[in-house]
Amino acid sequence: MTTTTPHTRDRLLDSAERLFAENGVNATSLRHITNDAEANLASVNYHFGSKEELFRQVFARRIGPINEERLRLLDTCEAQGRPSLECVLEAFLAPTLRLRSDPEQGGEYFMCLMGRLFSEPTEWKTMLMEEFSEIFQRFGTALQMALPEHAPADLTWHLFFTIGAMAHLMTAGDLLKTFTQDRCDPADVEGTLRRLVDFSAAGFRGASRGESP
Amino acid sequence: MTTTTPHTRDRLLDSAERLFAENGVNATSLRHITNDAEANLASVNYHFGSKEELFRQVFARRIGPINEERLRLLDTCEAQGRPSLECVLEAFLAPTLRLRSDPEQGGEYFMCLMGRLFSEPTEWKTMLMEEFSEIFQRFGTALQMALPEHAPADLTWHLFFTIGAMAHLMTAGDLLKTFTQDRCDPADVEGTLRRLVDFSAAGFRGASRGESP
DNA sequence: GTCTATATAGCGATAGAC
DNA sequence: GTCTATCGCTATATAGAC
Repeated sequence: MTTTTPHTRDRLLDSAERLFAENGVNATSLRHITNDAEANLASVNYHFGSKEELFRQVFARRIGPINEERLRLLDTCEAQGRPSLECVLEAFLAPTLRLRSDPEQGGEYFMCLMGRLFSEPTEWKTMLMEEFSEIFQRFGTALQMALPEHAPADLTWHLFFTIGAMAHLMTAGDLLKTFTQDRCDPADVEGTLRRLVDFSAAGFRGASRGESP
Repeated sequence: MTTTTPHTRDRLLDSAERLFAENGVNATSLRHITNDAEANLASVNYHFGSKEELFRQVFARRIGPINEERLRLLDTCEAQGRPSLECVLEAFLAPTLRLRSDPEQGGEYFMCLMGRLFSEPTEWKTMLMEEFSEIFQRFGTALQMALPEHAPADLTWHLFFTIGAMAHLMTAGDLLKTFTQDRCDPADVEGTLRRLVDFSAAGFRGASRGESP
């Protein structure tokens, strides 16, 4: 299969992904997108029907493969008996943090966009949660296997804190780099991943209250 | 001093704060705000000159007292020699998390609004950072006193992760409650605070690499 | 200080020619 | 599938009466 110039539909998705990430969904007009994609204003409605449907498809084409990768990595953790906490956390965190160095999958643009959905007030947050529910189910079980004596509620709280740290890296990592004058740089993806896995694992292990749910 | 009906200017600030938090800054029009405040559309421009200046003042009237409270609590930690890690973390986290039960200071509306600024793409993020730079300076020093053998870069990374978890609580705490069918409820402010302090403290202590910066 | 009315611009969406 | 032209609406901001 030879590579040709992407069709209008794909150029629209790429431009929308980048502009939504850089400026926000509401702040990005269809005119910005079609100008950037060198397409006609009417092409968005022809290909997607509405701005909302365009956004849904920007999101949908990336999130599936990311969550499949999460489950694949989790399967690897569980292949040899009880999974280690670090392995489970890495399986959860790596597929999104590694987006930063994977332009083929939307790179930092999609990463930033996804991170911001957690704090959006609108219906977009619901979209994210629908895609996440199976993931939470599976990782909740895996965490319980890795830390069998911890209370389920503790695991939920700690996973929530971990997701917060992950989302902050996804949306505000550039701020950390600027603020520390490059001494802390999230562009070192594997180093950042290990730091977050180690921090969270210590938090999970050290902060449990051991109470029943 | 007796309490009277708030003046238009204050009603505008209150309505803007709530609507900005609930629906986002860009998505909230001056018409929404003036309708909610039972004021005239032109009153925003009379009192503030522009929507941007209105937002700046919504933010400015709350952030000062919050950061003063942070420094006051930090002074208490440091009053008797080397501060404990937990005390420093609580001094940083408590003033924002406690907003949830303090309607006098904007309550969950302002809390949610502030949390979202971390992931906003625009100039608003810069505003937040300007207010934060003294805070980071002071808490960075305090953390180094609490954990003298830890590398400064480690402390920076770990504070960044902690801020991410805090921001996630501020913006998506309702999601945790819904998703767990009320088993985890951020409305229990002091319980939530202790959980986050314990989790972060364990992360700080357990995840340090002990390298030089 | 508060009102009505409006200026000016940008928005999403669509009709209809090609 | 892609284009031009435009509809109908909403936005921020302002002018000027009261």
